[in-house]
This record gives sequence, C-alpha cells and structure tokens, in this order.
Amino acid sequence: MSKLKKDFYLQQDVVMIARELLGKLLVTKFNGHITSGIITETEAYNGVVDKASHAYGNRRTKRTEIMYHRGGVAYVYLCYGIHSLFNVVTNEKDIPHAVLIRSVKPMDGIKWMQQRRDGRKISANVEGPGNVSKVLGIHYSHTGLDLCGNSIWIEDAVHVEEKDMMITPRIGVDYAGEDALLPYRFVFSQKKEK
DNA sequence: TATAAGATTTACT
DNA sequence: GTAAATCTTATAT
Repeated sequence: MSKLKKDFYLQQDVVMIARELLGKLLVTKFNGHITSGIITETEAYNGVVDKASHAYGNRRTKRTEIMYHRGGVAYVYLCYGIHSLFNVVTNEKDIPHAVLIRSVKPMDGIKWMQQRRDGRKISANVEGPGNVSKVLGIHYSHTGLDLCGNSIWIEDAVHVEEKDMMITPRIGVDYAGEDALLPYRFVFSQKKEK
C-alpha cells in the first residue's frame, strides 16, 4: 500500500493521468469511517481548450478557482442541485486540468456506503459520478482538499493491462460540440474481451 | 438582485 | 424511453 505522491498529480498530460488512475484505490476517511474503492472509470478534462470543461476559455471564477491550483487537490462541485461530482486536479498551478471519477468498485467500508445510500444494497461496481461521491461520503464542501492529506487520498493497487482498458468518448457532455467526441474516457473492464 | 442552465440520477409512463 | 427533481453557480439586469 503506497499513497500516491504529489508529483504523480503534477504530470503534464492529464489524459495520461486519467489512464494511470484506473485500478488505483480511492480512499476516504470522514468521521473516522474509512471507505475505499478501486477506480474503474475516469474522464479527463483538458483545461482551457476543452469545451466540456468548466475552465474552457480560461474562465476563472470562484467555483473553478480550485482547478487552477497545482495538482493533487480535490475539485468537488454540485451538479443539478443534487449530485456532488468528484474530480482530481492535476498539472501545475494556473493550468486547470482535472480528472473526473465516474465509477469505483467498493472495497472497504461497504456498510458505511450502504448507510449513505439509505440501506440500499451496494452493487459490485458503483457507477455514475454522483453515486461515487455519495458512497464515499464526498460532499461538495470538500472541494479543495489535499489528496496527500488524511481525508481523501489515492493508493497504488492493481496494475491495469492495456487489454483490460476501454477508451471511449465522454458521457453527458453533448453541449461541448466536437470536443464531446474526444476519447477522454477510460474504463477498466476486467471481463475477457469477447 | 434575478434568472437560466447544468460533467446526473431516479422514477414513471 | 421520457421526464421530473432540485439548488448552486454564472451571467445578465
């Protein structure tokens, strides 16, 4: 078990980081409850040149400010008034790159996850960025947390072979025009390819 | 100050 | 498959 160091998040290529994050263990610790899961799906948001990104066109507001922080912090924001979406901020200061975590495979603390989902059962693979944040207990007020701190962090876990990786366009960003077609989504599927 | 829209999820027809 | 829920943030008066 080794917590990822700061320099992992400072790499220049956000798409590469999104790929590297597959198979890593995302761990949260709130109120003494540890929950964790293997990251099985990510999406890269390529800063100012990406129409799907909140930071497109170098838009710098109170909300996106944290994306301009140097890599290694959390960017969590509220979508549709209901869902907290969790992102990992990457690259150097003033470069608003981020990776959205879209799904995880629950590992530790499943009973806490159940509690957070009103007792409903937790599937073997939690899909959807809103659900990921929910089961891990991540709230939009957690934005800006240091991923090298002791509330949210990421550890090395399994190594993902390239044959277990699917690369597809991103989801739910139709409004981004041609940028919605970019192959910035990475899925870790352990199934044997048919 | 007021209004519009969103990196979604869930329930229902 | 379609639509409603729901509230913060950004942008316009």
